[in-house]
Amino acid sequence: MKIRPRHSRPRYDARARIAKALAHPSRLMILEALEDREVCVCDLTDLVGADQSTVSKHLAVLKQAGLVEDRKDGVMVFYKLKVCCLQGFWDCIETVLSQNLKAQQAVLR
Amino acid sequence: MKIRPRHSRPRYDARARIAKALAHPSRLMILEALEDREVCVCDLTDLVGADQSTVSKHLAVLKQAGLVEDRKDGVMVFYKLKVCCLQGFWDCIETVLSQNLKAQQAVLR
DNA sequence: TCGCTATTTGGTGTAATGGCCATATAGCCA
DNA sequence: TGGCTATATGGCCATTACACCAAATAGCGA
Repeated sequence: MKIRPRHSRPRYDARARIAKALAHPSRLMILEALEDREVCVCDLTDLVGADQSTVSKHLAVLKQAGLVEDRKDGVMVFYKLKVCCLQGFWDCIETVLSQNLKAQQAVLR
Repeated sequence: MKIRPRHSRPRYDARARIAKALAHPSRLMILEALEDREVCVCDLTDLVGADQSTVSKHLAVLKQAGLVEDRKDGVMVFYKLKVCCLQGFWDCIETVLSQNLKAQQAVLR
């Protein structure tokens, strides 16, 4: 049966660009940390435990995707969430993970 | 200020694995098509417009992530969604996109 | 101004991703 | 069985992603 895409190709590309920004453990960790409050790069670097330049690049990815925004304060830069819709994303991911876990346990039995 | 990760490193890795599976335009297109009904590989191949082997590999990625499952029927293989939590994901992505659009329009003005 | 700190940017090596082609596998039917 | 169709897999190549180091940039305080 012939299936038509619901949206245009560029639309899927745009969606994928956002999804890609969400697809790295360090970036997930960062986003979660920004859930409560804005945080400076130095603290995020400690949190992630990677090179500071690496973290800076992850932040650039998140910013480029429109997920976070930054604010300079003197020498320091603070990042905060720009969107408030991430809960749906977390819920989705966690649901999949727990379902996968359940499936795996079923296999073992 | 010292920030503690809320979860373990492997937990973030696991989350990122799921997110990665969602981070490709063809796979997003496929997931959306599977929203309503199960679909065979041949129809998905038409839909995506890539080589059949390419689509097969995308499906393997989705399956590996636990997002879809397959059912053989004779020569054909039908895929369907294994999770029902994707709406939260779509909403999140679309919210970000529309917000980005709004921001862009504000710049032009 | 000088030096110190916070951050970003550029360079480079390496690994992962994704595309297609060719091939393997498997069911179905004559 | 032989041939056709549907799907998966292996190989290869080009591109992208990501890690670290080194260097550039910028604010601040002595």
